[in-house]
Amino acid sequence: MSKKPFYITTAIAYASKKPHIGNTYEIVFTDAVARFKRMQGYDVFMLTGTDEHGLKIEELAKEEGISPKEHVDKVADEIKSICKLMNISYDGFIRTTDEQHEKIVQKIFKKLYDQGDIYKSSYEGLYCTPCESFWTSSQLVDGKCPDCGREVKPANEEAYFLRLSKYQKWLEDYIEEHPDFIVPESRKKEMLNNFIKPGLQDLCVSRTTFTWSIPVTFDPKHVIYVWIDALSNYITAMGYDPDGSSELFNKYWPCDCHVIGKDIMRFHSIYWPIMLHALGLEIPKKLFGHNWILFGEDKMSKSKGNVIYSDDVVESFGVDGARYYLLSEMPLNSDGSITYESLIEKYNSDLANTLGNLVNRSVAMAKKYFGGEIISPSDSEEVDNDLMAKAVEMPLLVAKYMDEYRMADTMDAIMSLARRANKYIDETAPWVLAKDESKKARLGTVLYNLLETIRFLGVVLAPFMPETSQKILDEIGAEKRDLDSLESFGGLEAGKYVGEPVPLFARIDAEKFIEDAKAKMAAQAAEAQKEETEKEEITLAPEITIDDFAKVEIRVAKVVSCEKVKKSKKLLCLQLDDGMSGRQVVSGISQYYSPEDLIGRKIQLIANLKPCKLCGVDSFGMICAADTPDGVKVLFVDDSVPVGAKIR
RNA sequence: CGCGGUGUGGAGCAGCUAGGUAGCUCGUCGGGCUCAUAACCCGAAGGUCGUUGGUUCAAAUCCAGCCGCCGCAACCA
Repeated sequence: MSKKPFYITTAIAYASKKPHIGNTYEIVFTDAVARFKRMQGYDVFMLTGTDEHGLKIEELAKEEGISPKEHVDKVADEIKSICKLMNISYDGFIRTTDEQHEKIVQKIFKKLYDQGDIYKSSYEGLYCTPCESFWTSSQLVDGKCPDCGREVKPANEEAYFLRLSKYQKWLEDYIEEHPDFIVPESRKKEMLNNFIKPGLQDLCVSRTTFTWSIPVTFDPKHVIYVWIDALSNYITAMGYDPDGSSELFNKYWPCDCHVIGKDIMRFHSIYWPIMLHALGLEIPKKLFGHNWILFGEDKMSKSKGNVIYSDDVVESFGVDGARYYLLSEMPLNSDGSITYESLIEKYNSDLANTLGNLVNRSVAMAKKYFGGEIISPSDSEEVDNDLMAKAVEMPLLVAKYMDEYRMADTMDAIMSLARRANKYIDETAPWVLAKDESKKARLGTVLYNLLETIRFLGVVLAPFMPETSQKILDEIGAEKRDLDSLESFGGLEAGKYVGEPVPLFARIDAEKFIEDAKAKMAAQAAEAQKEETEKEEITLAPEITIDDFAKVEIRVAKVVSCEKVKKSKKLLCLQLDDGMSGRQVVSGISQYYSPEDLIGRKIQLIANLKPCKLCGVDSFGMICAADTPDGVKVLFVDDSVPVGAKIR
């Protein structure tokens, strides 16, 4: 009987910068699933890798004075070393610069073009070079790129498009008919309601504005833009070829699960199935969209100084401490949050006190009372039976939760057994039995049950905390380490000897640690800010003449009243006294100002701007405000300046 | 009336699909034990399950409205 294949992937990491602990979560999660499936007897292939093309990388390399290839080699090595650090058991590591990948992507592109799913057209819009993005004028912020705030320039680019519209109905039906395809459910609804049902726009899949990507074979001034290149990794890595795929591919495709961040769900649930469908391939069975790990309430960002890197966590808590935290702390339906406080609490309480101490005290007793020998158990009592039942039940629970990708519940199921075992020690009080020579057999039985329960823990922990699992099993001298050996209680061999009791997890002094961590974070923030200011290059917009400037009419106006625009987070609606008949202006400053802050104050008004509608509200003009690192600051005018005065 | 999620003792969460004594971890307080990593075990305090109404013998659970928070979308003149 051949083993059932199971193919699972992470998203490929963009090879631009060092990943933080949140990025690491995805790969640890995937690794845990992969290891568990292997243990269950599946023939598992786990794929991860790096996404190495694009303008950003081209530019980063330029800054560093190295070639793009040198840059991505460096980052790919870094990511591989993090995988090693986190004990990731991947079977394949794809880089989108792999020759094989590039060749097949070109073939895919050609095939889609030949069958009419990709067509040539042109793209008009405003282009932001650093972001590689086109924007419509309505998307701009203060006339600048909404992502980075830099200048955009009009561009009309010849480009290739993927015909998504053609497959819209098919995709909608497919998603509706496969309720388990997109997980969690809330993401599925998001995709369906926000993107698919309103109508799919054809997707631009080529660029001519940079070169660091895969060239289009039949039109060399174009390179293939991100999605066809990146998404294809899941099939090129396995040996897909339009002209005949490898055995490996045929064995593992369709993929059992793509583990991805919620931010790229859109691409995986829309573009990817359509691409595959157009290629005549099967659709992956599941897309698992995980949430973010926030630092407390905030997103991690370098400038806030709250980035936590995996190597720092590993240094303090060990690989398995880090893995355990990531796996146990992430809720299914909302973002998780990492804080040093909870990290330490979880570590001390679950790993040091409950699990580590359990193993330690049990082994110590076996040592002390029987010279380390594992005694064959005799008659069992009521307490024993309860412990045994809980032990045998635990792997079944774990399997059930893992089927549903309920990782936190899985961890809890394991810890519950450890807690039960600690309780068992109190119930049986081995130190009392030890004082009575006639209870020697009973004492041996109790210790056997305890060590056997620990074997259950050790075996099941293997996919989640591989090092700890091995340490535990070595320490109790367990031979049987497979899941099958947990079908019934009693797999531990009597007559063998346990090892020396060594603490598995050293407790961490919370107060001291947090003090250090805070200092470290402050330093990090300071450094990031310093870098930021150093980097800040002021690039001027193209020169204009005084006549050009004269076209802009800036006048002083007074805010008469002001209220929030309903259903918008960002907009305030201002009624202004402009020295004329008064006017209404809508401004995107709601996050920075409340209406009371503005009423009665004088501001600068761009008075001759073309009117427009924002969120359905008419706006006649714009008020002047400055962009600062702390947000937007309105430029108020001294009260002595009369309303209507012209500014120049 | 854009779409969706969520609101449960001090903190973090489960329970809601298939209504019927409100559960887990951490924290607090009291007790016990001494094999062990100032650990472990037991007990207690603490919740009108966001709010209002409805269905029902019975609602955290089903239905409707409202409020708060979050995500996606829209939006940033």
